[in-house]
Amino acid sequence: MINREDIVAAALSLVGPNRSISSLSLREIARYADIAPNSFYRHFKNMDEVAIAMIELAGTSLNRLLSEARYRVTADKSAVVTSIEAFMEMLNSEERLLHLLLREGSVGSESYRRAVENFLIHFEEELSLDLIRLVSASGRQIKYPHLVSKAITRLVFSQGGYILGRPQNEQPLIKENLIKMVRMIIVGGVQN
Amino acid sequence: MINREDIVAAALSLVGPNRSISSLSLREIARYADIAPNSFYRHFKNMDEVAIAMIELAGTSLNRLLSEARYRVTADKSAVVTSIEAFMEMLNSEERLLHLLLREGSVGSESYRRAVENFLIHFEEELSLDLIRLVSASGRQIKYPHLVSKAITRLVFSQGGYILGRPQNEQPLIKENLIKMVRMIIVGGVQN
DNA sequence: TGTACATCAGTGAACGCGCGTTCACTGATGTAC
DNA sequence: TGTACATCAGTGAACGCGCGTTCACTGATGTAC
Repeated sequence: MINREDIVAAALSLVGPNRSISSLSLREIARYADIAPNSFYRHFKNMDEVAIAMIELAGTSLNRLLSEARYRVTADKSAVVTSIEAFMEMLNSEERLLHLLLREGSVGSESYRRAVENFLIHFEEELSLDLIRLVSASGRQIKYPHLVSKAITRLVFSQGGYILGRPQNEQPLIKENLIKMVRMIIVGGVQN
Repeated sequence: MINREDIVAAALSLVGPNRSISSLSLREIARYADIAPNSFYRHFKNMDEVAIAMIELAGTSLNRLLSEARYRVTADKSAVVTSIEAFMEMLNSEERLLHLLLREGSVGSESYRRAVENFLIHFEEELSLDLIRLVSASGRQIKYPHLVSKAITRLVFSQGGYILGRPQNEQPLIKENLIKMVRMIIVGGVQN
């Protein structure tokens, strides 16, 4: 007996750096989930519902991973470096989930795009709080925390989308540059 | 008598904020270009070739528009504001072309993605030169111009992808925020 | 100037295929009395 | 404890459709001699 999650899992197994959500067919997912094509309708109204369920699963998983990563930030290494390292690790281990959020967030149906946007906004809010804490700990102020956070988020996610599916040996350079860019944004956003 | 450009133009008419390149079919394009489906093969090997031709057309057009916009930058208004205003105008008038570069640049075939990436890199190089000029005119220095340029480009293009297809009344706020974010990056990138 | 040939953009007809969706049906599990 | 009924996840078979691609053919234009 199969449930919604199994179908979402099957769909997730089919996407990847070279396979986009929009190219998945209902029959293909059914085949992979080992059910008859028409059984699909017992669980979802259409493909769009699956796509949204996939995004929600990806969002939840990543939020969990990110909040774990947050605990790693300690005094002996900069918060920026630690966070970006955690992000790069995730890129390699959770390729499929990240693919959905980083690459396909701007194509597809209205409701699909909204689901991705919601995740990003939630992420930005968390980051914004982190930034306020981080900066005020050093006795300074941050004028538009939500904009600093937005700039960082969009930049990092855009670069993340680029990295996915690129050879591993390009990663150190990209990482280094990403760290520099994020620092620029923070420096520029902090009033001295 | 129809040529490659006509087919590309037909394909371009079919894409838009709610219609992605990957969902176009050969027959659909042929229908729109008013040729028989098999005539398509007289001009292109497959759909991927059309997609790449579309990107190249979009890239060329936008480069032209951008270099025109560059002339508008004068002393009576900040270069950042002028450029972003030009970009927002383009978003509204060249929706289809921008859709290709802003939204679909990270999905699709390897070669398609490379074509988009090439455009972005070219854009970043131009912007980098502008930045050096702009900053050195005020007697300061910019440490990593190509990184400042990359951060700005990716951020602006990511926001551009979001704006496409959003109602016009949201644009003023997004524009304002975008200007603030770009300034942060520049401030952060410039050594005092 | 005429003739023969090559090239090229186009065509209609046909192919096999995978697709989303509908139909009527099954058999297991839960629920009411 | 039994009986009747409802619900639910599943099925095989069939549908019509649009798709990419191939075939053999046409007729116009260019080229060689």
